[in-house]
Amino acid sequence: MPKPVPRISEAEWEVMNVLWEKAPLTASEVTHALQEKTDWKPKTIRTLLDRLVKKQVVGVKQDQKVYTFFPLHTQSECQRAEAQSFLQRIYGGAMKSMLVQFVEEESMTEDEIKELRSILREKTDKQHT
Amino acid sequence: MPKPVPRISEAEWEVMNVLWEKAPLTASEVTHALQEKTDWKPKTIRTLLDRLVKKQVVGVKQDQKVYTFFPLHTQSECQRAEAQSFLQRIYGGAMKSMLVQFVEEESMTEDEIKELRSILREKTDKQHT
DNA sequence: CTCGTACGATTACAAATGTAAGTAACATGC
DNA sequence: GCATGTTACTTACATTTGTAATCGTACGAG
Repeated sequence: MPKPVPRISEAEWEVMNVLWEKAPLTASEVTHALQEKTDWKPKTIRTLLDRLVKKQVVGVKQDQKVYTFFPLHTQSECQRAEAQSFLQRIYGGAMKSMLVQFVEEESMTEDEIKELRSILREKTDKQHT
Repeated sequence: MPKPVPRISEAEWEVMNVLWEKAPLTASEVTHALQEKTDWKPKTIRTLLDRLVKKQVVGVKQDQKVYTFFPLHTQSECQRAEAQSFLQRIYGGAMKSMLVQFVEEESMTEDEIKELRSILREKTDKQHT
C-alpha cells in the first residue's frame, strides 16, 4: 500500500497539475507553464516546489546542473484522497448528494447529464460481462 | 444576489453542519452536538463559532443572557461554492472526470451506480414534461 | 452575602499557507 | 578574467487555521 498522500494545499495543486501533465520539468519550466494561469513570481513557485519535495509529493533529480521535478504520486491517487475528504466534509460522504444538488440546480446542461448517464451505463454493462 | 460566501475551513465546516441541522443553537448546544463527532474542547468550539461570526457566515442573537448562533447562508449555497472550487482545482472543473474516476475505481457499488442513474434519469424525464 | 459556575471576551501560540526577497555560487558572453 | 543572469539555498513575514487557556462578570445555590 503506498503511504497515504500528504495534504496538498490549493496553490500546491496548481503546481502538481502541471507536473502531472508534463513532468519531469525544471523549476523554470514549471514557472513558465504557470505564468499563464497565475501571476505568481518565480520565487513563489520555487517555494511551492520545495515544499512539495519536503512533503514527498514531488521528487527531484539533478540533471547536469539543474533540478528536475516530478510527481511521486499519481494524480488519481491524490484526487481520490481529496475527493474523499471533500465529500465527507461537505456532503456527508455521499457523492449522491452532490450529484443531486448539481442536477437540481440546473448547473448541468441536459447534454452533460446524458453524458454522465452514459458513463454510468457503460459501467453497469461492463459488470455483467 | 447574496454576497459570495467567505471561505469556511475544515473545522468550521463541522460546526456549520450542526448549525444547518439544528440552528439556532447556543454555544453549549453546539458543543454537545460536536462532542460526539470530535474531541474538541468547548473553548475550541467557541473560538470556531466566533470566527464564523466574524466572517459573517453565522449570525448571533442574544436570547435573555446567552447567545444563539444560526447560519447566515444556506447549506446549498456553501456547498456549491466549495464544490465549484474543488472541482476546478482537482478535476479541472469537470464533474464528469470525478464521476468517471469513481466508477472506474470500483469505489461505488452497483447499487449506488443505479441510484445515480436514476437520479439523472428523473431529471431528464422532468425536463420533457 | 459568598462561592463556584457558566459564559463571554481577550489572548496565546504553533503549524500551514500564500507570497515572496536576499544571497551565494556557477556558467556564459564579452 | 569580469560582469550578468540563472539557479539553488536560506530566510521572511503576514494570515489563516487548529487548538486552546486566562480573565472578568453575573447569576444561582446555599
